[in-house]
Amino acid sequence: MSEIDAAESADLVAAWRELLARHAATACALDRELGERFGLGMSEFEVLERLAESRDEWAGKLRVQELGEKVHLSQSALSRLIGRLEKDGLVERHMCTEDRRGVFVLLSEVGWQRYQEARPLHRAVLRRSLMGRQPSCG
Amino acid sequence: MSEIDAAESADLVAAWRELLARHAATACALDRELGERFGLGMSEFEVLERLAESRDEWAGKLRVQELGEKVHLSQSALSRLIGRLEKDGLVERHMCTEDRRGVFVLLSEVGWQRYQEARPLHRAVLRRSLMGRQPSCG
DNA sequence: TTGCATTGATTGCACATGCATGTAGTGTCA
DNA sequence: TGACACTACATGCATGTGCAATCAATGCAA
Repeated sequence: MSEIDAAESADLVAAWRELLARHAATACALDRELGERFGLGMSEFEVLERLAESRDEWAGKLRVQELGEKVHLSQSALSRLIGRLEKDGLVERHMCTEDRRGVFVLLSEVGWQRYQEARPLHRAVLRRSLMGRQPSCG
Repeated sequence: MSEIDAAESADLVAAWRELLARHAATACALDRELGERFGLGMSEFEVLERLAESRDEWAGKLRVQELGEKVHLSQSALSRLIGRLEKDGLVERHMCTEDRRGVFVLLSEVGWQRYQEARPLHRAVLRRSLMGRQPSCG
């Protein structure tokens, strides 16, 4: 391994550790704070947000598959996450009549309100955690 | 919410999604590839690497607490991870005689070799995943 | 010395995740 | 029409995780 490769490796590792630290700190803070105050995990919020963003164009309705492309979860994890949101009344599942294998996930009114309540905290955590130097967690 | 705040929020969210995507892609690739070829998860490798880095100064021996400061895992997760590494013969646990609450984790010869074997793949994954645009995963 | 708060690490438990599989629906080709 | 490959989503299962409780050791103060 040449010195140049070694230096490049060291840079890569440093960048990766930086990314890991920011991710851990932010994800942990989001999970804790959104969980405490709104009963939402980081990924639950993410799904609500994607649905909320589709509100104008698609009436807050997305197929599970479309959500899967946006959120970094396995298909099974996403399915169960939607189940939890559904149980809490934040979203509804609807059959997709064009393709009856598909399932629409629809943001409920309660879900929309919960999202709007939680959003300022979410942004505050991002601001605090992504801008400043990382606090530790977990 | 003023327009400036809205723009700042949008930037934050964009940065956070970018970070999430890079993290997911890289972590997933590391887990899969290190797992397939060396039976190591991402965090297992990280712990081996921290121990390996302490080899010159501390003979590859760190206290659990010191590891905990470097790796983004809860105390319990780290304890069990060390348990797995120990079961596989990659590290050894030793009582810390100065403070008998503490535990030293010592990189074994097998662990050192495994680390050296796995490192090139680890670096290759980082290079591929951190430099290029993110592939999707999970 | 005794008593008590604190620290370091492990363990019980609940839960979220991913992989593999199952099930139902779609599309294609003969 | 029937067989077959493929897609969308859900579920069984094993595993890794964090929180809270636990246990042992330390340090400090009375």
